Amino acid sequence: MMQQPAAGGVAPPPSMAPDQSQTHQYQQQPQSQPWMMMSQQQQGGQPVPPPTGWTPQPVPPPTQMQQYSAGSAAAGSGEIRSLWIGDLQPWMDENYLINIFAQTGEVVSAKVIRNKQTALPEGYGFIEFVSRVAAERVLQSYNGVPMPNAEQNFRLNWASLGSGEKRQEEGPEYTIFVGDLAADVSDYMLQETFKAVYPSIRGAKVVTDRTTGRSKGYGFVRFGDESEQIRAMTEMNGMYCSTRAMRIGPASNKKPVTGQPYQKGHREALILGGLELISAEMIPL
DNA sequence: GGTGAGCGC
Repeated sequence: MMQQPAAGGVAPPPSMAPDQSQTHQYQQQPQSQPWMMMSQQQQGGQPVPPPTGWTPQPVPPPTQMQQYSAGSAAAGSGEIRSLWIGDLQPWMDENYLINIFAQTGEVVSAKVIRNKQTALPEGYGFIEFVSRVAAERVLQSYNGVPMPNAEQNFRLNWASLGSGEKRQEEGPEYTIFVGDLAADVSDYMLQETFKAVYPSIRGAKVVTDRTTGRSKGYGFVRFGDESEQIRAMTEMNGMYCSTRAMRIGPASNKKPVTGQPYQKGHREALILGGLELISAEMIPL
């Protein structure tokens, strides 16, 4: 559309931080490996004021990119080049996102979704890259690692819903619930804990409080193989992840057994003549 | 202690 985030420019610091703002030291994003921890002191158990000192580092000048609109799926090729990003704090704007990924040299645009009436951020956004491979690289390297200036991890995924091609693996998924997680356990850590033993692992997610970014102490691990799910429930129960023994149980399925997420729209067109017995929303896309 | 998840405002 029209957004033109000051590329390489300076993000106007959100000047709403009350008093503790000057104690924040400026920090930059990870240079090489994103999972270098950047601990930041803030936090007394309530909503943290936005850090005033997000310093956009000198980024490579916007080349030819950045004037495209953050469209959905790629125009010509049809390939998905955008990532969905969730768990955004209100102060994490387009500049913040752009500056993080600018170092890849492959980011096209970033967009934070805001409420139409209140103009408040909805907590998620989209980042478009020059190619699907570029997006995939970012997805692999950034997902689940700490975000700059925040005590939470990147939550990234393919921007796929409604765009046809979703990164659907193959077939159903089998999920377990993992409780008693230590506070420092990340998605990545959780996944790595299982990966060595259960090759069919599809992913792991630590549930966080979106307002604080902190772990709620439990999460989920998904497998492609049901037998591995079953095994994991007994074999991994009581095993340590970080500093604490995990407690594992069955997960109530968020998704249908097919592994397909619920869709917004129904597929009326799929109802063939005489088959109205089947409700449209029961048909997996 | 507990069962995520949010897709273009």
